[in-house]
Amino acid sequence: MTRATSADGTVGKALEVLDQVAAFGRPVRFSELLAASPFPKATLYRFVQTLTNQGMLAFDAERQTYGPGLRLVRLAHAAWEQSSLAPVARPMIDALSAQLGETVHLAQLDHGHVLYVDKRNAAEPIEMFSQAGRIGPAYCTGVGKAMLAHLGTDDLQRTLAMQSFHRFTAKTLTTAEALCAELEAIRTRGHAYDDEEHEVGIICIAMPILGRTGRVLGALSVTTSTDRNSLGGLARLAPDLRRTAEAIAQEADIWRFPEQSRPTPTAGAA
Amino acid sequence: MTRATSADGTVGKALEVLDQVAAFGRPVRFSELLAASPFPKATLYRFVQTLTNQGMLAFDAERQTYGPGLRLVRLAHAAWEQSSLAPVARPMIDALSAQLGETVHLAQLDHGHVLYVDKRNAAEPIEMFSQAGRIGPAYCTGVGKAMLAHLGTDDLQRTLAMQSFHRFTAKTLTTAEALCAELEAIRTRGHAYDDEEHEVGIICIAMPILGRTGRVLGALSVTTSTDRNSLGGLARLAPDLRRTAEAIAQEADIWRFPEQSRPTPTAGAA
DNA sequence: GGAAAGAGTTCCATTATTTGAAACTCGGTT
DNA sequence: AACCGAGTTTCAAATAATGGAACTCTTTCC
Repeated sequence: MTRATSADGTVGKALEVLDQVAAFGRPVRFSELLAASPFPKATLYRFVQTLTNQGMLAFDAERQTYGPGLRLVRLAHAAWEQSSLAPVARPMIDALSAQLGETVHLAQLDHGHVLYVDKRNAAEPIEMFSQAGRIGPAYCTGVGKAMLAHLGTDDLQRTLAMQSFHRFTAKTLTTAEALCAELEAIRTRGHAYDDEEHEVGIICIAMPILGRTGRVLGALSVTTSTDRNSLGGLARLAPDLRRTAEAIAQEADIWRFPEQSRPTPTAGAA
Repeated sequence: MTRATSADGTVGKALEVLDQVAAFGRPVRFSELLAASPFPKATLYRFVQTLTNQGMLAFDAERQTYGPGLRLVRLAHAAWEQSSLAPVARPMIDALSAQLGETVHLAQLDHGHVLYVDKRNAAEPIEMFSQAGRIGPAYCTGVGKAMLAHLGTDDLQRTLAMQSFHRFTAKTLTTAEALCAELEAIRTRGHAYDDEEHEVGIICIAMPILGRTGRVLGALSVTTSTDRNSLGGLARLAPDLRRTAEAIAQEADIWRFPEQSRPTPTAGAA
């Protein structure tokens, strides 16, 4: 199907290699990569060389291993600032977190997965990339379901096809049918819950962030544990969450049109 | 010269385009990109298509503009965790920041520039990609000079060639000669200062982080303002900084060898 | 209303790049 | 001394990239 695999020629293949290295999650030898790769030895070798050359991979000479390169960090900085909701939403997320004293997540959809782009943890002091850039499943997280619920039919179909439906807990929804019923309920209710579907003892309430035209921009959530709170307790936060989500959406709309088309600049000077 | 430009074939060219988009720092139209690009229209068009397809660029349909894509954030998360000093240095940076109550930076060299990989701001609560991933000049920052001072001759020559030597303040060193003399002093002294060379009123003390073999791993710095402190005052922090830098270097060495080569696994079971 | 300009997109023969099987190197075994 | 595995290089064939030019819209201008 519409797999973005080798449809994109050499560049697509090279990026596939990059993903593989990142997916290992640890320094990886060329031979390990080769074993996991669809490419023949010489081809893979050239890709790895090129990517290392370019700083997209980092080669550890002592250990003879590869890892994702620091050039990615530089590029991601730009991506996070320009293409994510995080800079726009920052003040609202700050305020919400301060007000509620609970952990707040901001997430967007990326290739069928939940991509966390920001986080506020009321208690702990600081977290950095360890949170932003992290990915999670869409079908069993509050933010994921909140976003799926407001996707168009085509997008939804494509995204559902990317879900693994792995059972994390007894409460995980493990079929597209069950999930779709839940999404219907979420649409009606206006917000989503995660009732220990991803991790036992962890619950959350999540609100979609929708653009003017109803397009899904992202979602935000307040997470807590069953020790400290219940779904019923979280439900009371819905109005605050909704207000915050709407404020973010509005701000995002404003940000998207900074450059008004000047009407008829009659005489054009330098 | 050893420019990693089109030596890397199609993949290198595509990544060049990616850099360009990121460098704009704002949503950019195809035609703007074209004007700034060495590639002919059809070629650039194909690159942009491919990269967008791959999630390395994000296309804003409403505004008809491109920006760096969220896939980069996902990849950078892995890069930051696996290939930067940040995870290893985190506890030491936390401790130093708490102890001194001042802003602490952790940086590494990337393609001749200072790449900040972590930061602790004693006062403000949290910063994310907004700091990690940021780049700065090497020739006029404390961390930059600390790292340059311990580079091998070849690496140093190559890195010097990448400096712009732009004059930011009256105190900026604007020639390779002046910088080299300073680097000599830094080697002798063991640490570097930034005496308002990058920004008026901002000073810092920086310590290189060196591996066992003397290789430059990164640098860390304590930054303050001339209002609150002086170079003389910062000098007193040198021992603390050195201790922290050495602790990080040691930890990094340990981390680099988790996988001992098992000697002679005689019988190989599954 | 229609010509003209501009931005974005597609075409396609030419050309340069990628491809990958095989051969080679190098360190360490047996 | 032969062997082995990991990494590296080679080179002719196959494939994908290239870019000038033509095309389609939309917008602007008279």
